[in-house]
Amino acid sequence: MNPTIMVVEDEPAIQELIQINLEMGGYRVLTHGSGEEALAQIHHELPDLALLDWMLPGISGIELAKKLRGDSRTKSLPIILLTARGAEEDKLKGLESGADDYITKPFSLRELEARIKAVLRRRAPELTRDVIDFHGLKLDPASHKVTGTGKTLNMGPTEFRLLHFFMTHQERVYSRTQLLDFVWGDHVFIEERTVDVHIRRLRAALTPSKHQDLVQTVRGSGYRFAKD
Amino acid sequence: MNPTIMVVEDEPAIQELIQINLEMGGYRVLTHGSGEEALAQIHHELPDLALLDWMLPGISGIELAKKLRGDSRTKSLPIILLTARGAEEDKLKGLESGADDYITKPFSLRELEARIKAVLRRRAPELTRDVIDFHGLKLDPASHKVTGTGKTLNMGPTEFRLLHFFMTHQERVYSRTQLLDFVWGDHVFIEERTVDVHIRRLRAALTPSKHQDLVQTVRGSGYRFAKD
DNA sequence: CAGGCCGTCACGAAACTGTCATGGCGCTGA
DNA sequence: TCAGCGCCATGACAGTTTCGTGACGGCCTG
Repeated sequence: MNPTIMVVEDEPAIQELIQINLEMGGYRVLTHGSGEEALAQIHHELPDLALLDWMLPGISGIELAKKLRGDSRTKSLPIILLTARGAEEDKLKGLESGADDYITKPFSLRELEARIKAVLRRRAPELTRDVIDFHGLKLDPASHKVTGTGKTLNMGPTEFRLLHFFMTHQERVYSRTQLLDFVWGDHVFIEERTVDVHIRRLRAALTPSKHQDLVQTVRGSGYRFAKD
Repeated sequence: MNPTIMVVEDEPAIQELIQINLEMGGYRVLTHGSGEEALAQIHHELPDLALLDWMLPGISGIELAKKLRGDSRTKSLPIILLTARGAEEDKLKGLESGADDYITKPFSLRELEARIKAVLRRRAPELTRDVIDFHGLKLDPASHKVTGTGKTLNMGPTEFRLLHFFMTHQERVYSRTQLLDFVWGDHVFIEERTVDVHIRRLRAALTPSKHQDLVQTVRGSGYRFAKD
């Protein structure tokens, strides 16, 4: 259950180079030679990050990026663009694109991996598939289980997502509106106070292992997941 | 309590892209498709920073920036311009119009966030989310926590805002009226003496870690946050 | 149809806020 | 030096806001 990265690159040598390297880094890699192919694939399965070459036959990387940004299903998909240095750089100017980051060729594989890691951490830290452990409270995204000091803790799906979000975004206050956006999804029409109820249910679920105090109320601001 | 950023951009895809990303970064975002719309909004509520597209239907970003600089109410509003052009003369025009910074498209979201942070730090230090440390007294705006020499210090929302203001404006005397303006907000109808009470509550909150003397009375003038 | 989950509501508890009265303290001028 | 004055600290208090909690009906699934 490692993060899936979609690589769109027409030159086979570079494609393979990137693929092998990312797979060694523990990522799952889907490679495509053209934008059309990539779009078809995305309908089938949504990757966690897209790595697009700027120069592609058919749909260019920029166009592909804009297409992805336009679709509500892929609008928050992290995108990294591979661009060539020099003349192409000027062409890029004046074009609007929603890439999260750019990498100019030639690039080192170490740089590539560092940027991927950074973008993933910034855009979707909850995608990390590792077990999260915080003061004895463990959450396993893969098996969808939560344990506290050995005990299995039961909770509903919403509470699980809420806890998952909190554990990947610790030590920071989130307003009820933000929590609705991030945990329930964008623009859902739900009462803000409903968050309170799920906070209570989450606390109740954490009580058997005495972890309920990790979910803290910040009066006038929202909630926070932190130790003391 | 998070910084509010007004985004004026006519292309929906970019608008949404920026909005989503800034919201994930913890900002509150108000989006507008035209300068006229934005001006109307500003009469209603003053944002903490304006992000203006250069090319807009109707009033252009530059004109809007000049207008904002002209009005005393918005004179000190930090402005960042989004421009698609790379020519030097446009950079000059942009800076002449009073913008604090400009970003040329295409830009990475990382760059956008970095610039916003930089501008805020320069123009409105109390809005940045960096941890502030002053002689062992630490205030973390992101987690909304205050600790003194390790100890967690509890205080009400108003005291937190007051301390936040003091820590970002050290070594300077502020009158009660000024404090009301900056901490409580413009146009509040509150007794000046009320400030005294909150000063006392703040001192009480800082006492467990012996930091209460940082809040000093300047007889006849107001209060000051400083070391001895 | 039962059970689990979800969103909403209403009520009470708790925290916070602004104001006031009182008393202490420092400054000033005789 | 000391009285008087003005400014500030303090404690109390009531009104308001915010939050926690229990309950309930609806929905979906098995």
